[in-house]
Amino acid sequence: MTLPATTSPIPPAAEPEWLTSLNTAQRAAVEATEGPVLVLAGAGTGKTRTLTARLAYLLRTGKARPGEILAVTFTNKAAQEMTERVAALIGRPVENWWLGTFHALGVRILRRHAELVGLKPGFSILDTDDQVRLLKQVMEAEGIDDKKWPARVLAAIVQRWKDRGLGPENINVADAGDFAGGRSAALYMQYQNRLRILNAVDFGDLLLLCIKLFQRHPDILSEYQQRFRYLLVDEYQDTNVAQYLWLRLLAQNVQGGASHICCVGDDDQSIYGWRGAEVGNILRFERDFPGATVVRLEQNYRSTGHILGAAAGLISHNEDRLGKTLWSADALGEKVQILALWDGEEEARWVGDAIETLQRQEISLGDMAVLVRAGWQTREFEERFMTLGLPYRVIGGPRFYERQEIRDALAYLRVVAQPDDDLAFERIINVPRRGIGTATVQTLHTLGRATGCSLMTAAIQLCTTDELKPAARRALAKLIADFDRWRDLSRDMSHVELAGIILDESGYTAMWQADRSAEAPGRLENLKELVAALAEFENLNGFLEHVALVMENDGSTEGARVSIMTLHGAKGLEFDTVFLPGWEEGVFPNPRSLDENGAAGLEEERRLAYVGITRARRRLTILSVANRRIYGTWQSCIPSRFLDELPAEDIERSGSPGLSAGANRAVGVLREMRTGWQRAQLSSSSSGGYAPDDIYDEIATGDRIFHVKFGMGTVLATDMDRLTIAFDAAGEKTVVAGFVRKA
DNA sequence: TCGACTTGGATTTTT
DNA sequence: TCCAAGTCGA
Repeated sequence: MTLPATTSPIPPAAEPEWLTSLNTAQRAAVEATEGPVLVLAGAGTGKTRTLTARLAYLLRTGKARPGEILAVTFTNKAAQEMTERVAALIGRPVENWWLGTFHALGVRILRRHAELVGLKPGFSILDTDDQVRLLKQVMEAEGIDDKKWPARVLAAIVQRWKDRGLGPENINVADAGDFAGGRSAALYMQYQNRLRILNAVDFGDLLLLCIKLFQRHPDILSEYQQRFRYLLVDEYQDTNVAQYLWLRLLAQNVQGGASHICCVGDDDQSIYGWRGAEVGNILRFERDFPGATVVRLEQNYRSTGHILGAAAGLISHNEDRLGKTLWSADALGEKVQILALWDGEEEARWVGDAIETLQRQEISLGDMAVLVRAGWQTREFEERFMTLGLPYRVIGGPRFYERQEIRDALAYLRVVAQPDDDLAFERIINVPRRGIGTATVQTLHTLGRATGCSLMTAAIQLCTTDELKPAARRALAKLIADFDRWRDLSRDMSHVELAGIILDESGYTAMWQADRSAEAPGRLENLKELVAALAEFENLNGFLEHVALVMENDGSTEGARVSIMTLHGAKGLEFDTVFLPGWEEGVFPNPRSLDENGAAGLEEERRLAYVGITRARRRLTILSVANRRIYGTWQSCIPSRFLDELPAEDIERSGSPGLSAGANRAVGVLREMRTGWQRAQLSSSSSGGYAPDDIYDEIATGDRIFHVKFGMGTVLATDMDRLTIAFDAAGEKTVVAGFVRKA
């Protein structure tokens, strides 16, 4: 049906730089446009570059018009990056193509055919928080004790079912598990009914309902199959069953064969099994799509030889692999430094000092990262870096649109846009406090459930009767009148202006202005930012949909900072210098992962370690400690088994054998352990000062100093490591010298 | 209805 | 240890 791709349709002389600069494998991946293609792209092998070149190639050669390409990514960030890079390659923005996340594309399809799956066109999209609250209500109605059976657990169960493409009617007894005495499937059914009434969907539905739509309406499916002649899927190793089914349906050629689908991924970087991803999808690709072309990208452009060797040695311990051999034309570089320290505090101190040393070499903080297994591990580093005055940022904290004040403000906007949005209405019905308590809300619920109407409708009715106490009724009537007024205003006022008015008149802004807590000013800032973000959209509905789908991180990044984040969060990123702390049994591999998934769990943890190692371009330090405080109790730790799996020729171990005997402590040991690249840098450093123990000596009476908590001050007296200081703002205090820096 | 206190639980996270 | 959610008294 299409021309065989024998030669490049672009005359060799006219080939653009983005094509000629590719290596052989990359170029093969770009030019294999016909039939199913699997691109196995190892870490640092130029995957994004190849992928964008492939898209540009399809457009440039005229094989596909923008509207005939379906390109799927996992994150909005990836989608955005790809859009921008393709535009840069072909020299103009690409319009009207289908590039986005599974969910964004799912919505786009569902909006066109909403009625066919029982929705009204303006359906809203619930996030996790709304989901849990809705499930809680369902459970309450069914009389299930939510202390014994938490709603969030049920939310996770339902999510998993949806990941596997299972609707409530597909859950059999064996799948149901023992949640709420085996009633989970019934609850799932109830939940879906409630969603239907609310004209809402959750994230899982975006795919599940698409699949249903395709299965029930072959005519619609075939319309999309014909439209999308070229499919491209990024991070294929992370797809779950629902996503797989969705893709399979779309990738079925009208003639019965597979269309031109290209999946890109790396089985060695599959780290999302716990959230439903099926490595099996990528391992099975050649069976799913017979006659598939497989291209391996194995030349690594990122890391030096020893780092690559360490990564390769480690991952070779996994059994379930398609197998790739990464190689690099680059020099061997520094060996990977393996370091054993006394405890977590020392670990943080060591990393902080090492970073300062590098900083003195004029290496940018933006090129350094600390990657940890779990969120709680970031704290020690944050505290230490704060003490040192080292600029850092923690990636993966609470995201902008998940913050309380933002969700509250959004709830107001949602009720204006959709008065029947019960979850939003309930969220702000008494925020700020206006005397509408749980008793009143209970009454609204009862009426709503009895008459099948929304909370807002129930509220309007109850205001005309005597069921509520006069105070509550008055407050409720005022709120309803407010919303009516705002809705009227929304017709001729800009949504940006309206948002300002709502936040003012509702008393929401005032609530935070009156709040004396430390976070309050930040929250007010965030609210301003929200209103500003609103301006970038045509109307309120456009904005609300964006928010539901794009829970993007607040990307303010002034100045270079050290990044602290989880290994999961680091996927796809790279840094010159990487620190991997906490490589101990009991921390990494994560014991729970082993408990729950056994050998498969261990392999996934190992892949996570692999991801961590391959983030580093030039310098990598892996640390373990002998003692760590976990949930408040001290535990003796032994080094992670992964350390033993690193090839000896690629690593350099330092650390004191005396550690386990508990003989040496802190500073003395620290000095011994300065090795490798660090020592090299120390000797070449003119400022030379790597000596954590020095900081105590330098401060004398009369010095001007800075303290993290109390700010600027003058030293009045010193007594060993205790200083008495007259702070400019906080008055006279005695503090520990470790928290003080010379101004 | 609201604030102070207790209690239990605690990976990884995107959409 | 630390945080969020739930209980209790005013």
